[in-house]
Amino acid sequence: MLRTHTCGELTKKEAGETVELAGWVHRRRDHGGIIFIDLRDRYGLTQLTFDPEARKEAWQEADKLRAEWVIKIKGKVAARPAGMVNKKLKTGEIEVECFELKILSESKTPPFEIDEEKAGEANEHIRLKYRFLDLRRERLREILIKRDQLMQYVRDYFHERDFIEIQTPILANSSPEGARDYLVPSRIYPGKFYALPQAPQQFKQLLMVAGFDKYFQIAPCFRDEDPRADRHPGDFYQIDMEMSFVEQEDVWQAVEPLMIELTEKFSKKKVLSKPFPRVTYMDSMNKYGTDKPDLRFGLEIIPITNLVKDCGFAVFAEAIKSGGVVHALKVDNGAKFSRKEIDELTEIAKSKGAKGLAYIIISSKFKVQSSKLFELKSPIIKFLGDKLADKIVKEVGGKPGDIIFFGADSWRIVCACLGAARNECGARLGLKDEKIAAWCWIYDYPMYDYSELEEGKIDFSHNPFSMPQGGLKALEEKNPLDILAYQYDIVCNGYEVSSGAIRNHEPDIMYKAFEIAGYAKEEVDKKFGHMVRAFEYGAPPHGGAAPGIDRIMMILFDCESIRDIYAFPKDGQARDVMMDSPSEVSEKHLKELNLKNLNN
RNA sequence: GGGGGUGUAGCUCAGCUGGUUAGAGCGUCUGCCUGUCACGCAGAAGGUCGCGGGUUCGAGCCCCGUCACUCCCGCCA
Repeated sequence: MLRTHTCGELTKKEAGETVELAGWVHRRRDHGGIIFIDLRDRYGLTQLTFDPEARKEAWQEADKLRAEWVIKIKGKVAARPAGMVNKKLKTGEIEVECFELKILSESKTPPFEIDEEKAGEANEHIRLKYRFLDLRRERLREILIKRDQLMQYVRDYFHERDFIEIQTPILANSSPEGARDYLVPSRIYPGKFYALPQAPQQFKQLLMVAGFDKYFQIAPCFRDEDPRADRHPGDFYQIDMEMSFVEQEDVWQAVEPLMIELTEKFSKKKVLSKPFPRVTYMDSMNKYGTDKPDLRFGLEIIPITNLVKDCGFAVFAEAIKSGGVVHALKVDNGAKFSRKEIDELTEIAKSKGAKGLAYIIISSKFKVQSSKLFELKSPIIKFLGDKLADKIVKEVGGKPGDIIFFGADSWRIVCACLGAARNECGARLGLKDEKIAAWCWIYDYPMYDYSELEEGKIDFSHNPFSMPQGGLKALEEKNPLDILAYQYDIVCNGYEVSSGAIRNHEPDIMYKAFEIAGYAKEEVDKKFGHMVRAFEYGAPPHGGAAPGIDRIMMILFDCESIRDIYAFPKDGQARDVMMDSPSEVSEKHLKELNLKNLNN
């Protein structure tokens, strides 16, 4: 061993001992005589001193040191003189008086400073290119250490409850989850491809059929979609779990305590409500405009379609006449938004498909002479009329100082644009309390929805393997759009953390469910034959969930980017700028894989 | 696939209405300094203003093109 201790462990107790340390030169403070070196390793910082009078040779060597050089020293632990204890350091009550110094490795001047504040400022591209340097930072190092602890906690949690972790294949088949697959060409079977699994969904269900009634896995998932701040491109990890002989409630009881414990053990956030609030999909869409609501704040959306259906404002009337709705978003204390802010909110609504964002400001000053309670300011009052405007204010519970936004369009667009506006208002009004984790369940998802690609076509709204509520009977008798699925999500602070479902384990119901979505029996057999076949041999009722462990950590550790919680993340364009991947491969390689013609 | 923003020293950024030799902080290097801990002090080096073209007496600044970086939407649980 090149060291007797780490840089994070020496205290007054070791004073007088001779120790050996090794690590990186974090900082050098040369006083002409005495030289101070902050030596850094994974465990912390220890101050070294080199005294020219005590040890000339070591001091001369120390004079050469520069940032990020790797050294090994031998010295004596000394309690720091009174008044010179550094309370910011774990090892701040001691220093090591060095009498030997060996330079193990020199370093070029780093492209950015390995310093919490300064490295954080540097351009992310250059930090990703030198990720091995950025990881020397305390913050990123701590995240990786916490990540390890959190994963261990998850494993212990499930093991204590009789779950077993089973690894499923990485080379699998193209799956119906909806995202684009990563394909891997087969060398042995020209023209055929493996796909990297978007989730171990099918494997875990087959494990249920095999009798492993409680399964979990911290599973890599692969989806070829464009990155976002909260979506890592390529690979990400789920706490994939599945149970047999359970109903929806049982899965919830198995997962909810884990989310609470992780929050309380790994963050300083307070779980807003225990047990988690349960919100149906429809309620969530109507009240929050999204199925991943941020419940740290209220600002609920209120439907006013009936109130305004015969009004003189053409935008409202027309929207309703063509089958749409009008919803209102009352924002407490929103009257203080500037014209510019309202314009920005309008732009956000427009990006979600709205044509505009009508509003009424309830001025905080009373109109003394008038019979009316408040003064309303709005470009649309002249169309609505004072009476109706007052009625709307009353309906949504508006008070002086509030602003009311309106969405008038198809239900879907109204939800999307007011949901986005709600979210932005919450942020602007400082309602997103970082100390709170507002977890909730969203459930009763519709089984089907209109396809977004093909007019009038019906498609699965979620994962096709969910059990429809009401079973075969519902599929046969109900309007498909009215059928709900045993499908649920876990949401925290506006992020979707998990989806899950009670699965469809009956072949008859599966064929029927697929038939409604336009799949012929032959097609189902071809794509999901292995699933149907398995279910024909005694399938237990089963269900599960798959919380995204990366998202959870991002929320709990307050990371702005999901990249922060990976050791070696891809960048915003799905590249690894350090390894320069993806990259070209040799002609020979392509030939072997029968992909040669693609290179022409 | 679409939209916005940015590009000036190793890093972060300033640079006014187009006007002489393009600046600051940090870092780097040199010298001084024995108690600092983001040490201090003095000095120095470091620039194809992303690239190409245009307008102009004159372009870091204006125009066109292009490339790169970045965020958002579409897409995606």
